[in-house]
Amino acid sequence: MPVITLPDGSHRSFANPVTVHDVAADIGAGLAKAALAGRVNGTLVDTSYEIQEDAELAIITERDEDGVDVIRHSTAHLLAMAVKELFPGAQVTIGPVIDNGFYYDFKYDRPFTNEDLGRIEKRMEELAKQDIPVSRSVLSREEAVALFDSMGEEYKVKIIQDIPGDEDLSFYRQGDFIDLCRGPHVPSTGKLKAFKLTKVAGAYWRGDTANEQLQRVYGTAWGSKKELKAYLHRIEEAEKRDHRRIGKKLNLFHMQEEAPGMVFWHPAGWTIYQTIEQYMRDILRRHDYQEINTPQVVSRALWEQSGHWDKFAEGMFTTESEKHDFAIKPMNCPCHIQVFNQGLKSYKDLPLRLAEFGSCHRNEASGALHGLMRVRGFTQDDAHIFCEEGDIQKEVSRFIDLLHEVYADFGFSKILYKLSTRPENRVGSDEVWDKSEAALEEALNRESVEWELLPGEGAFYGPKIEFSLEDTIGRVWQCGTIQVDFSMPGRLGAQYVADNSERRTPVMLHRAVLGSFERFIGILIEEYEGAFPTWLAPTQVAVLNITDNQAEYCASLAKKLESQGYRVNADLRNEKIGFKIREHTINKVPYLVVAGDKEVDAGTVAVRTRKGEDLGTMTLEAFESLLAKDVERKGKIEMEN
RNA sequence: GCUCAUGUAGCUCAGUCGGUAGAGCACAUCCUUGGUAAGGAUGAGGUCACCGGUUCAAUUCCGGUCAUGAGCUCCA
Repeated sequence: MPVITLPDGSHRSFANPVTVHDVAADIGAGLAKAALAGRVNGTLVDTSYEIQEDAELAIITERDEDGVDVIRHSTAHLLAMAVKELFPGAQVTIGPVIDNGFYYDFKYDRPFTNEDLGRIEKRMEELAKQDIPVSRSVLSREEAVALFDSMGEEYKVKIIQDIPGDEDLSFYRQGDFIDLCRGPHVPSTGKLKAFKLTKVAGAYWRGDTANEQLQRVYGTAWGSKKELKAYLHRIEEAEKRDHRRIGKKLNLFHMQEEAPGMVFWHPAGWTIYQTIEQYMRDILRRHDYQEINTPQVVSRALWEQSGHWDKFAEGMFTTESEKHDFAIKPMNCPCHIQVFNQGLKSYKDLPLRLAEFGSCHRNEASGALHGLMRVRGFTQDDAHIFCEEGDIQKEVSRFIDLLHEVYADFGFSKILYKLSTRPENRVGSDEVWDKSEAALEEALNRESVEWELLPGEGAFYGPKIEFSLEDTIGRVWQCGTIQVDFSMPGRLGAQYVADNSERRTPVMLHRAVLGSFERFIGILIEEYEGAFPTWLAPTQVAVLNITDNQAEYCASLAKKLESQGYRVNADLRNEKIGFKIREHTINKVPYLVVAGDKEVDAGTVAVRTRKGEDLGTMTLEAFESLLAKDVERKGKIEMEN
């Protein structure tokens, strides 16, 4: 006599055990039709799951996040079914749900083409329309191995052999297709109405490059056609923001094959870069850092001492001079310790905060390179804080404050925090780890922010916090980090004299706010879609004359603004005003200042923004004060008064 | 680094089933002096990524290299 408690707190009693579907039908025919799965006492189950005893039950539909995941998972099965029909030689492997969709890896003797993709998708649509029932069954391990052996599915056999012995092996069958799967799945293929295959790519069996390559088919699936359409639209929007496209269009930078993974900054892009660097310099000064600069090419001996030569030799660019090996620095910390080591330090010198806009090079795998986001030559806004153990929490708190200030100035209001703690392989005593993990946690809690714990994800030399930004279209970028390091200062002989005149090894905190300038600017280009806030815009004001008559007036306006420190382009070309407006608007110049005979006579300017707003006619002084306010605001999100 | 795809004018892209190529925009010159998102005419511009092979002939077919893109792997 199960009593079912629904999410709204209401109860329903049944005389006999009931399935999730029965309960849904008892509530209403519409719900029965919409039911994709159920959550019984917190566990997701199929609609065919039979409830024997009193239980809490939620009916899962396409409106639940879990429901969409079930749809995605079932769509992956539908994909596998279609592939097995069209390409009987293909073997199935795994087909998990991912963000916004799913994929399925197949073993096949050739890569799938885009034409294949179209055929597969068409077949999937047909199979969905047939509304084939999906049924679950449980098999013993021996039966399962025998079944997949007989089907020639070697990978499934391997998967089964890896599942711990005490678990049930559940199988889902739809038509002739059967797959090993934990489930749950939709009750029939007709529930799958909004999906699209997006791409094919290679992937390795179990993600290991040593293993054979599989054919991975990616797809997206949603609860409704409308959501699918919205998703495809979002993808298009993201493509429009692509920093490589915009960088080319706005003439910010370029890359070329003679220097793969390295950036050629053009005047406009370098203006942005320099504005950010000078801004960061000012922030560092106000937060008691000292800027230094260290060599790019450093002897192998130092990298051996630091341990990098052993671990990352492949990733370093090396060079040779007079039979000595050198490496172009992949990071700044060993050099910063060299600066620390010059002259005997006292505890009174700590915390010592050494910052560098450090140019680093790493020989990233060619396939990993991606515009500004993943490069081989980059500059970090790097700093190392040398302090005593007891200072960690305070220094981390100070750093988080600095980081908040910077991110707010760029207009990022949503920040995600992750604390990574001790991994299995590590240096340092548990006592020291306890203390520093607690210090990081305390620092996060003092900020009253929500943070995520990643146990075991810390570096071998210490725990860390990672800071990620969420951009306007919901993508997350990890930028900032602060990492405790118990290892390197000792390895490289850093010491200070403590208050009891004992020599001690300082703790070092590695930290960065932006990460690399290259990547951060890439993120900004996409965030602003090329329309940089005025303080960063390469050209802040375009001054346009209507006819040659106003050329002199416009040139003098431009000169006045330039003398105030603004970046101005006087466009005195013999073109129609509409043409010039269009061009500067497309180039995302924040302010267009137009002067015709009327403005010359009145000594005023007509101001228009790149958004097409007409700010009217005003004196140059009025425009300057408007401009000053806008620059002052930086990228902060405008507050409505 | 691996798999697949791509590489044609400054940019975006057509095209050549093997006979050395075309558009739009941009650029140059001239005309036009026009009040808020494209005025007109004329012109210049390409070793078809690079290196080999097949062929009477290769930008086109084949092989290799490099770069780019997607994904995988990696990310101190």
